[in-house]
Amino acid sequence: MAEREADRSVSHTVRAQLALRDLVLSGRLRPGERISELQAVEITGVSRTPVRMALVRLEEEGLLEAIPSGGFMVKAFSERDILDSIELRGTLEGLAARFAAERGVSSRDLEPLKECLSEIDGLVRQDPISVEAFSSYVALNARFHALLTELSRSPPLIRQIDRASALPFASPSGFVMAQSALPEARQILLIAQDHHRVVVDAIENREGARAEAIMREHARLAARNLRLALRNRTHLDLLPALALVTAG
Amino acid sequence: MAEREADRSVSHTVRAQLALRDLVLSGRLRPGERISELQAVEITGVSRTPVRMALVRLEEEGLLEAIPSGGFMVKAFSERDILDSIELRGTLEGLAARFAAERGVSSRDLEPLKECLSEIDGLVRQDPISVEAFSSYVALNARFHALLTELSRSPPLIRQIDRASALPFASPSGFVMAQSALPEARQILLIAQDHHRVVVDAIENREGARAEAIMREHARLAARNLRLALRNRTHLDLLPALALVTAG
DNA sequence: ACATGGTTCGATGTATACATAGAGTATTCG
DNA sequence: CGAATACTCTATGTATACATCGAACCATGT
Repeated sequence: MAEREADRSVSHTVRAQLALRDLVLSGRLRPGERISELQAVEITGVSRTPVRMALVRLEEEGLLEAIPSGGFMVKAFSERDILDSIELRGTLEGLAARFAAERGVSSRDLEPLKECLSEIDGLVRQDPISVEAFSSYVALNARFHALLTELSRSPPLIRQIDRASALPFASPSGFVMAQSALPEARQILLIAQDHHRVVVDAIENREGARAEAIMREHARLAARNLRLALRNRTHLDLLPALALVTAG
Repeated sequence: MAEREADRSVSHTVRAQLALRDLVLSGRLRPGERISELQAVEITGVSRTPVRMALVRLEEEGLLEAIPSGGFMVKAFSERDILDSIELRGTLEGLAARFAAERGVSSRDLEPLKECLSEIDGLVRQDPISVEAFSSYVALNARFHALLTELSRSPPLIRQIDRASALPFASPSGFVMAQSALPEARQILLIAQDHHRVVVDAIENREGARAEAIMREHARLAARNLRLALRNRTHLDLLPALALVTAG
């Protein structure tokens, strides 16, 4: 009921987009599998027009691939694709950090960043870290990265970072939950948090090169997490989207 | 007539997209101006459905901006936006060059790059450089950059570079024609060609950091060209798209 | 004169009917 | 028995009719 009410507030297009994205990311569709409009109509309950819009938007998001003869299929990713997407995201965030450092930010702008840092500190203090704390970390980490990106004050760059982070693999918090089951979990989070602290310090002192370098390295933590998760396949259920990863 | 024939081979959606893009880039629409679907229908001659698709695609291209209440308007760019877009493109091409260098490329892969270099050499040898030569340079330069991007062998990165270069401002050859009227023109082209040569050399010798740095610096030539073009507004007619640039 | 309300117009969002192209299958001929 | 061709069926591409939301403008009341 409440769901129907909430649904009515957003357009059919958005509803279809969310439903189809969840469907793809749940791994219930195999990579390369065609997703027909009629099929999508049945799933989402809206007509072909908004379904079509949703499919186009999911293609630009990178989750679907256009079939030359028409229509869309679920995109397949190699491990290398994902590692490259992470390096790409790190490079863009590095550029954002450098812009912030070079252009200077007011202490007022840095305040929410530092608040984020403190809150994360509170989470990683516990040992071992609870599953709830991991969830909170994911949210706070996403917030930190979003705030950092904003500091660049560059709409074109912010736009590109958003697009690069749209794929759940490439997003800053993509593999945090997957690592929650690993023994090294807390260690990795402590290192990540140190990166956060260093980049704020670098921006504050207008050290552009340092800010850029640390964000690049920071993204490589996600790459390490990915490799750990793929080697240690016991907790893959935490990341159903990895079903889209093929041998490649 | 021949145009009608050619038009029939592509979908109405693509036709509308091309027509509307030209319209926006010609500067006949002011930044911030709403572009209604019915208006677009009259211009393109196709019905609302493909027009709608074309508008969505032009939004992702970055030429249009969605209006919260629905519909699209022509996007406005500040000079800073364009400079940032160029820096962004340079950063991504730098990453592609580094990937190519680190991962290694066969001499067979480098062959078309070197051929491109030779052809450009032939063009910049003349002094002064003819307008036709500038046109040829634009084509060859685009080809060189495309080949270089491909060398990264990273589909996610190639995809992002294509998207970042979609805006004519940010594209590698965006300001070449604008500089054709400047006295420094030949000098700039010689420097650009030296960059091309250096990046190929760096990739060949697997010098990742050098390849990355030179591509970043290479993009800054475009930034210099932009500043020259904006200061020296006499030949702005060569780049009608600059009408989209607002004071900002 | 200004603010507030209502009404009207026009815009986009949505659904659906129709055209068409392509893929798959069955049938026929060599 | 295999291959080629024709046919059918289903998919997307397109056009259009209808619903709905928002904005602008006018009128009215304070």
